[in-house]
Amino acid sequence: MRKGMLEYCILLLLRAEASYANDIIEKLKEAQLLVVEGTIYPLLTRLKNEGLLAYNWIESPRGAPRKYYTLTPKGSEWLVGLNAAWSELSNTVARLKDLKVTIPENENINL
Amino acid sequence: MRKGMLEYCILLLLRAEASYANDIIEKLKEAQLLVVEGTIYPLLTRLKNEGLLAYNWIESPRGAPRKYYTLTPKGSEWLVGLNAAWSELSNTVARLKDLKVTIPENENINL
DNA sequence: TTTTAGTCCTATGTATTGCAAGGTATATAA
DNA sequence: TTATATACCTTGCAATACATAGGACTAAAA
Repeated sequence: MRKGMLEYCILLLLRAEASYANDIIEKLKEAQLLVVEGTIYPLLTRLKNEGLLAYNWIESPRGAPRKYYTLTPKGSEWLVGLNAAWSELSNTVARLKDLKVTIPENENINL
Repeated sequence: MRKGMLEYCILLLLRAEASYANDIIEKLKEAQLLVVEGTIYPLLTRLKNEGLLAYNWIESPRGAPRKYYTLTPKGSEWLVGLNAAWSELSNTVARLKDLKVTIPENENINL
């Protein structure tokens, strides 16, 4: 079910604060979404190639420097669209959850 | 983004009312979710084979009889799990949307 | 100088999802 | 009897998303 949500969640994250890969993994973990390196690096690269993200090299207190990703203007626009899609999906589910049960579930079932 | 949501939406639908394929397509359309035959028949068959759905043959006012699908007890249990997963996902997104913007988005971007 | 920790990356594989296209069967209407 | 409308189904494709596994580079610590 979470399929396809990762991109949205990452853009939401980056809207709030520039972050590098391990950062993002940690923050998503806090938000109850488990991701691993092998998932996130290709995704960040893809989003950068599509022009939705850009990055700054920033020194690490230890080891290799970090790529801090931020939203580009195009990324911000794209996020607006994703927000709309998410709202629509939420509404769809809400509507379906609110349907009244009209017929008992256990009559005349043929397996 | 809607990927993987279809199963959930169909189970929600069937919880409320037994339905056959074209019925389901129509109701999902009303709920703003477009689906076509080639998508739904394999899915219904899969869910039946997994024991989540069962069906009754019911005469059609015209043409071939219809398979009215209903949730099995196992399907109802499964739906409980999906509801939980959906709640968690909603919470995750809500949390990420509520993050405060802490750093401007347009400084020092290297493409 | 070697080890360790942190950071980046790619290639490949797996699984799934949803769709397009084509096919079969039933029943009524012309 | 043929045509039409309704209903079911299967096969195979395309996309994609995520994970696994491996590798390489940098800098500080031992």
